[in-house]
Amino acid sequence: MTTLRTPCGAPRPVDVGKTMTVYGWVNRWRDQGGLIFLDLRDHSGILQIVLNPQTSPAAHAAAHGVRNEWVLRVDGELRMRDAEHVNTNLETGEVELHAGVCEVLAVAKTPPFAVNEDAEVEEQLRLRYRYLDLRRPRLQRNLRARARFIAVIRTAMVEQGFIEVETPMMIRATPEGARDYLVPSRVFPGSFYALPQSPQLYKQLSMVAGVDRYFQIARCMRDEDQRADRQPEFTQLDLEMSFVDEDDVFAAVEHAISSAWNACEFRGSPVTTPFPRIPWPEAMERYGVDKPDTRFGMHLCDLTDVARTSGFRVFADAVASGGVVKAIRVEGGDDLTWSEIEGRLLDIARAVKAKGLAYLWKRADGWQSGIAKFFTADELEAIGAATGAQVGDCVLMVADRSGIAAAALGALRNHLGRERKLYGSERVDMLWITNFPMFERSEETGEITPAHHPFTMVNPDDLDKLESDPLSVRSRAYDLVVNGHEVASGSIRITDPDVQRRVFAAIGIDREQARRKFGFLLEAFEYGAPPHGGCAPGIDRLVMEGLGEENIRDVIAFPKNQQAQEVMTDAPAPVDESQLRELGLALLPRAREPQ
RNA sequence: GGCCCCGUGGUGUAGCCUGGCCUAACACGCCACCCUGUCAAGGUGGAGAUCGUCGGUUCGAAUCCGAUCGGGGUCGCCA
Repeated sequence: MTTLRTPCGAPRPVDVGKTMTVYGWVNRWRDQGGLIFLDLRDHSGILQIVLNPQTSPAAHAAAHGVRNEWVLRVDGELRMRDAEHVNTNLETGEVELHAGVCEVLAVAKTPPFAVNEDAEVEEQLRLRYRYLDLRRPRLQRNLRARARFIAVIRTAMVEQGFIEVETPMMIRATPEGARDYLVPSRVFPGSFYALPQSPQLYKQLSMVAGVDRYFQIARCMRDEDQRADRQPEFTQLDLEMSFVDEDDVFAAVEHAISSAWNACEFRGSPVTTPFPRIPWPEAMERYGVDKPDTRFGMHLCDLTDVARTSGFRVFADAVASGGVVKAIRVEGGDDLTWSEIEGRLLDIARAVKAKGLAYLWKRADGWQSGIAKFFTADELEAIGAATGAQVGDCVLMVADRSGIAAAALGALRNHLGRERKLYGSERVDMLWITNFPMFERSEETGEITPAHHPFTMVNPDDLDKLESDPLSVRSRAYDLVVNGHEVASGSIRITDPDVQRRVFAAIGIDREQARRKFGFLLEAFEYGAPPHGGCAPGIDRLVMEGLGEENIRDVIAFPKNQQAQEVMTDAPAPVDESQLRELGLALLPRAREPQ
């Protein structure tokens, strides 16, 4: 069958006169009573088939009654179209296949939505009939782009001396991090495997094993709530390297990603290396977030000094209680209305716990807004100078704890940048964020937790502060950011068992707990561990960014919905009582109730 | 768990704010017939939605109110 097959998108004028066989789906049909025209589609493109009742009555008869999405085999002779009948919208538009034989291989019901175009359809329906959605042009493109992206990455990794190592999918549950998906053991009732949140520990152990350069296109599973860029299972280019520092990891990742990005002609390509690096403190200072979108300016400014002594109580009090006042200047923000600011923009600020949002318009006749009267002329002057505001601009200000003020303005900045179209859709900014802090304090519990993970190497200059002032300790962790989205994170790892124990101690894991949870790793490090580090770029997010897709589900063949259900097969689903019994499991009464 | 948005023939929308003219409109699709150069084919005719569900207000509800279900976005969460 395949040896004689010609892809629908292949025929060209040079093939005219050839006899060929094409297979595909009916994209459109035009039955003129006499002549019938069929547009036949496969993965490669679309070819017009002509059925003539005079010259091929049997084929014509077979094609009569054919409908969209029917599957056909057509034998025929390729002919040139007359000049006036050329269709410039088709790659094959200069030729057409005159059918000698037309065989219906499969009929199709009228699909629940149009397969031959990319019209918007409710996502629930698309997911339920995913095989039809995938047949449509956009997801076909995405599927193929993703495959190519991965193929080029794999080649680039191998060329750089990495070897692909497969790590287990059923592993020991780790207490830290995201919620695990669990797999019950039949042999050991009451014991469970976990699906990997990442192959982190195995790839580090592979370094101890002398692999030197490990990589894997690895599936990772995390049982957390979904987002537009998060799926319960996702794919990472997981990599780890021995005897390296940050520069080596960056170079390897940059080569792999830029090669694949450019080969796929993703937006903004060709991207060039090296990617810029921004230290974490600078990102927070200038952008308010640890994943800055650098495609536009609107940097955060600090007004704390002006606010401290101002007559505006909200500001002065905030500073007096240890807070800060930060601002962004919205160029041409004169068109922002009071109700927009108090509505949508305030909602954005409040979403990250900011208490309020202050604003001043700079107009030709001076500063305007309800709060302008609380400031002296000098103070307004100072605000203008600090923000660089010009006539026609608007200044948005948040007074709060440092982290909240930065987060609120960072969120507003992202929102305004997108809404006011401050960058072109083809622009791509890839950059590294470096110098992350080693720890952060949990908002809820007040406990100190690792900012990245507990195997991240401490910046050697800060080693002596590990016990005395852990929150000031910097790590050797880094993130890769594309257009304001985190697409990778990694670090140089701890390989000194003593440092590892001190880090565990800082986050409240004592020797005994460490031995119990990560004893195998600590033990491994006692047998000659090479210094190593790595990174794990998210394939789904990179492809998403490259294609300009706004949802991760559109770059995954069979994704899950926000409730982590796969609606086509209806997973998850209850299992037989006998299966549970075999695993030594019983459901709590609450779980038995109909959902 | 919080907040926001959406739910009207097969698909996508309009109508909803300001209840009655809605016996629910439009486009695409679907069905039948006509048509020998169409390609977003064209022409003629036709079928198809009690407006997510339940309850309330009203003489009267797609429209107002409440609850609930489903979907999406987001905060929390994601070492």
